[in-house]
Amino acid sequence: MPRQGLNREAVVQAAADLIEEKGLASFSMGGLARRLAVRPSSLYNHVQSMDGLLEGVAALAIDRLTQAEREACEGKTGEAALFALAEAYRWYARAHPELYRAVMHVGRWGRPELEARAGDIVRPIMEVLAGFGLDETEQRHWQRVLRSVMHGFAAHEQAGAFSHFPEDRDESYRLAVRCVAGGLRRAGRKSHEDGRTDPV
Amino acid sequence: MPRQGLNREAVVQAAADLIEEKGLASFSMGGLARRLAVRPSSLYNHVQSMDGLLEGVAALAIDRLTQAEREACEGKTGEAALFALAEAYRWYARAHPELYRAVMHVGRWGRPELEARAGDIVRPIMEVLAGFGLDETEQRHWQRVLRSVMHGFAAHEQAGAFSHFPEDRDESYRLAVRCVAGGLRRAGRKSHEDGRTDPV
DNA sequence: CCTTAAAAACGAATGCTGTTAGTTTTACTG
DNA sequence: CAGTAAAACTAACAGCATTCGTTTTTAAGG
Repeated sequence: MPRQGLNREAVVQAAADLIEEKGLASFSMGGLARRLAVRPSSLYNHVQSMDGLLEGVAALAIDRLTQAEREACEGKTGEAALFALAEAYRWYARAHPELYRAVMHVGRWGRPELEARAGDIVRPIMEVLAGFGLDETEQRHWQRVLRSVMHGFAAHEQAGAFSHFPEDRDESYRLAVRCVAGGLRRAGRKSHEDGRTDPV
Repeated sequence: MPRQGLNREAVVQAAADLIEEKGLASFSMGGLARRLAVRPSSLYNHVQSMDGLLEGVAALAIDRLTQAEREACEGKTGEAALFALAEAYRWYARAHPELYRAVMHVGRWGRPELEARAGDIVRPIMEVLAGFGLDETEQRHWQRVLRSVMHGFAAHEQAGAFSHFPEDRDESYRLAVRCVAGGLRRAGRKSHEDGRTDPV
């Protein structure tokens, strides 16, 4: 029984690969152990439990998703940045459906590791929204709106729930993002007017 | 072993109750059998498999959700109907989180029973959107937008993903629905103008 | 180079899980 | 009352996550 040179990072990485290949639903410690040429019990030297492992996978997926978002927005501002962010989000969810599924699958209530990543999820979005001239509170509300639209669309699309009608889904998504962009533009104008202390 | 008078409907109903109580994640055939005072294998006289059972639970949950939507919209049109629908949707997702979870959990690809319910989900939404003066294609796109917003918000809220900031979630939701309402209003106006064959 | 101790793999076992097959009991129909 | 179909049963299987105690391997210190 030669050592496999495993550590937590390698196990999480292998789990992510396996999930991406075979799907989150059929993931098991036994299957992962088989792939790593190790007995299932050996995995517990590197990981506290299956839930803990999936937590790590979710964190990894969040990292990649947010990086894709940041790269897409690089050098852009305003609506261009908004559309780039939204496109990157949907692209990731479609390119890595099972990994994206893992992100939303693990509840965030009281999991320290994921609680920390919450900031990573929010940050690129808040940076994009910063270009619309809203105050902090409004930005936080709109951040929720945008995340709702992006995840809601991705989830429905993945579940096959948008196949009832033949209309092009790309166009539906653009329409949704345009809708948010319009709302943001108007909110920004309004916020700017209200901010004037001495209107002409 | 006296007969329990079980049938598919009773089993599905009991499964829904159990899921609502203990959560979808911890649901099991053994647990359901225990509640029904029956051996696990006996359930297979009424249900093809656990997946088939969960499919039935999802169908049941869809029925209740759409009924809540219809009741909320009764007698309303336009934006009033839109807000009522959106409120009813979120209310149901919060009042029956585990049942709502079951709806989105089962993939819809090639499941006849749920494919049939897809129409039930879409219908009340399309009726509400009918009041905005869009053509059929636009209505189908906006239906996807609205469903994305509603589910995306419900899913994030349920996962605890909107707790990062203290801002009131009710207000975020109203903002999101207002955003869709504004988009719909403008799309309706535009559609009406385009429809004129002889503009003044 | 040898010793020591920690880390990592292991085998075995526990109590779950969904599901199938074959058998027995129940309830209805002629 | 006899026969039949449905519904319950028992037993079994393979797989699951996880824990315990043991054995092996590696790395560090003297």
